[in-house]
Amino acid sequence: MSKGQETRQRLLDSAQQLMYSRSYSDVGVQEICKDAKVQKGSFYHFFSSKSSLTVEVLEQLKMQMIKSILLPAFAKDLTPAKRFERFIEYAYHYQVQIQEEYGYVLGCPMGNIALEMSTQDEEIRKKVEMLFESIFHVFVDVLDDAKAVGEIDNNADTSELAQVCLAYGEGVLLMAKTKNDPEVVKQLLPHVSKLIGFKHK
Amino acid sequence: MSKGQETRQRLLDSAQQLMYSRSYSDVGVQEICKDAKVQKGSFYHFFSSKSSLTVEVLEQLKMQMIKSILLPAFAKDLTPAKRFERFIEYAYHYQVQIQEEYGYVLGCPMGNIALEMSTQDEEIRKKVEMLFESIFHVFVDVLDDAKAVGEIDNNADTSELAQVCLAYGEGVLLMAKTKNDPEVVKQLLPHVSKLIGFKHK
DNA sequence: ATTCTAGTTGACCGCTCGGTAAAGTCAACC
DNA sequence: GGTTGACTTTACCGAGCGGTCAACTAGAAT
Repeated sequence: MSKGQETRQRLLDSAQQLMYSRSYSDVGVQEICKDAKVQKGSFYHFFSSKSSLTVEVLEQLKMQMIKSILLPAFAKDLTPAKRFERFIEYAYHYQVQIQEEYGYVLGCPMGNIALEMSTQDEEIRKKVEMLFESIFHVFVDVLDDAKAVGEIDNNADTSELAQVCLAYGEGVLLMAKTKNDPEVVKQLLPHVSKLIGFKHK
Repeated sequence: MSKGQETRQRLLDSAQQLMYSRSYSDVGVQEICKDAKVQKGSFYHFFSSKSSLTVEVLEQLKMQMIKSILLPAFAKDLTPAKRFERFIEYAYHYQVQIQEEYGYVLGCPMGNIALEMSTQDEEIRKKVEMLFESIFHVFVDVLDDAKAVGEIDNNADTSELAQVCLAYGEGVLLMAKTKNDPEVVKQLLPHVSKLIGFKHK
């Protein structure tokens, strides 16, 4: 990676970390630059605005999330139902680890930005909508698998169920953040199986 | 209401409306004052800080929400299951009306502030947690009714189910706001009956 | 009539915000 | 060895931030 690309990456990483642990508005360009050890002028050499930096942060966030949680959790070495159980464990442990590191449960980095910025920055809203779309597809895949092996009703609308799962997951993370308690994830997320309608044998 | 209390109320109303339609950080004390036609000095005569004003806004929000949506929707003139259906309709129409008025689906005013402020202002986080607690009790009541009339399993943990309902509702509103589409509410919220486990006769 | 006080006014504080501009540095390529 | 262009540095902009302050007004209580 060239020197410029390294600088750029440091800005993305600092922004991601700071915005996740606080909020978009509470973190300024100045602070991002200080954290990344980059001068403000350089910031605007790489990014046209705070908003466009954020769009790239969101893209990076999605890739990390898919690579480090979604794909491992939903790997096809287990039955779909078991994959969901694994996903719940991953989500729980991630929030536990975050709380240990920051002192706060931080919830979903995409959901956080979505609620804060959807009405204020159309580009950011669109981007988050697309991220959810990507995650949605991952869910559809597993649910289609579940249908194929007969774990769920053959007439189930997997596309709608995927949306339902996503919404429920976001809701649980919102509650966990509000209560600052990762146990909420462990306690509530398993109810997702009722939404999906797994046939318990 | 005395003159002072009227001024105070105007500040609360302006703050509530502006913060709901944008965000906590994006709305300044100055703008709230301008909207309420109050000088800044008066603001700090009534409220010790922007943060404490917000705590009072949240309290007001809770009362309005309970009085204008929760109590009417869950009134005991219908069976618990039907009450939930009515609640879904109310939630949907509220978001439709908001979108017509502001051009954006704004989601849940409490959830919005929860995600933005939970890690930044402990008093606000605590307050939101208490608001959710109040709403939680409303849900527990209906669910207990449902249990009493045999609409749900007699061994159901109504306390846990209430939390689940709340989380799901918040999640659905988050998705609706992100997609800026109130139809999300109409489409996804009915799935809550699967979480509750209504016995369809 | 005077005192008290709740409420109002508007100027002011230090600070940070997102963003700009211009000069300077350095390595690669001709 | 000179030129180019990517990258960096630093000073700067107007505006707005949350919050303070002292002077003022008006109405009620004494």
